[in-house]
Amino acid sequence: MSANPGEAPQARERILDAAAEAFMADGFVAATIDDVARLVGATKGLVYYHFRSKFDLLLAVYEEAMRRARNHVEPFATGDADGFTRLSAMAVAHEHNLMQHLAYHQVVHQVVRGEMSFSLKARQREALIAANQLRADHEQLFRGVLEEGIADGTLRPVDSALATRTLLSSLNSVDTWFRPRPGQTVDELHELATQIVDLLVGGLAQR
Amino acid sequence: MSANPGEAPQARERILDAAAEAFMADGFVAATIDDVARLVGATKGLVYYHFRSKFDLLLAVYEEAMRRARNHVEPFATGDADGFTRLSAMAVAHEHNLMQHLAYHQVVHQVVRGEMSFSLKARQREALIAANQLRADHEQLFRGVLEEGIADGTLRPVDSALATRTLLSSLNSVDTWFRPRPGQTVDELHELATQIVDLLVGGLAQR
DNA sequence: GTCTATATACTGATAGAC
DNA sequence: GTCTATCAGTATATAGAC
Repeated sequence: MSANPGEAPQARERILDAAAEAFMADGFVAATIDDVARLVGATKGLVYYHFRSKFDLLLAVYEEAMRRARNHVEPFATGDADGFTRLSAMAVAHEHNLMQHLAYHQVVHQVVRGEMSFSLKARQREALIAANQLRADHEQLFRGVLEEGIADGTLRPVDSALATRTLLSSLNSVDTWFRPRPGQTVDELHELATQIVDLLVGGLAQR
Repeated sequence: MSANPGEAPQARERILDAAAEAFMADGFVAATIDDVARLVGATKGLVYYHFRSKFDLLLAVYEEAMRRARNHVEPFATGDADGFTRLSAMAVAHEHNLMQHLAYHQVVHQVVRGEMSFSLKARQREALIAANQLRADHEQLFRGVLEEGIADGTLRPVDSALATRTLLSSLNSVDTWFRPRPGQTVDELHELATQIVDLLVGGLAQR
């Protein structure tokens, strides 16, 4: 997707990463454009050259986060495996991606929780609605597989709307307590994601 | 606990409720003291007469929320029932309480996620640490029963620390999507809480 | 107890130099 | 493209009237 593979990240990407970090650390409202610029190693002028407003910056982070989430999860949604197996694989992929891009997903979480509801201009409101559609599509992907699992008998006959929302919000809630440790390998993250998905899909109760 | 049962709520309580609502609606940082005062039907002066600062107001909401959570859940932690049964009852009580005092718990969530990390005075930092201890105690209450359930064989032999954190953050994450409907009865809330706990404790997988 | 100023400080956004 | 002012708006907190 990047136009310059292997080269140093361009200004826009570096600003995006800095914004995600700043918004995670202090929250979108409290974080300042000066904070973002300082993390980039530049000044406000650069940020406002690449993004029209603080809100545009938030949306760009949000969209990048959802694009990554979709790309990680989608490949596991289809195939010959049963519903339980595919749903579990999707959940692990979702969780693993969340852990690897924690700052981006913390920002998504803030947008979803609506903790930045100041007055929006028409253009911004439209963009927000479009971005929220990405999240709705993501949820629909999970719900479809969950219902296939109920149909093929590998999942319990639960309320699929409630179960999907509970599963996804539970998976996302790890951003409350998970913080990457220095030197933590990709395999270790995958193992942790697998344990969490096992708890959420397989439950706590003895069978 | 109130010094005037049956009487009209005193100023302090009304300010606390208003603050919880304002902080939920706009987030702690974006919400203004003027917003809180407007919800009370008064002006800033009243708020600052009862609370030294905006942060003190936040802490008071947080402490009240945790006090209620403990009072709701604690009675179900002990007794003759097996670990699975007691843990489920605690989880339902926790969830039910959260739904009934959604604004207060959204504020707790904001504090836990640390989205208000501006410079704190020594007195405020101490108070925050003390308040966080209330949350740690609450988690410990769950973890103890969860381990008893593993010991008596009614729960799977999972990592109790991870399972407790996953369970509680999952229970708390309903504040992302749950909004009370007008006219929704206490029984309906209890039924919804029971369904969610069944999904989280009993899992999705067919047995 | 409650309200009306007001001081003080900070931040998003813009204009213009280089 | 990037930086240096700088403006305009807003919010916390206080002082003092009633």
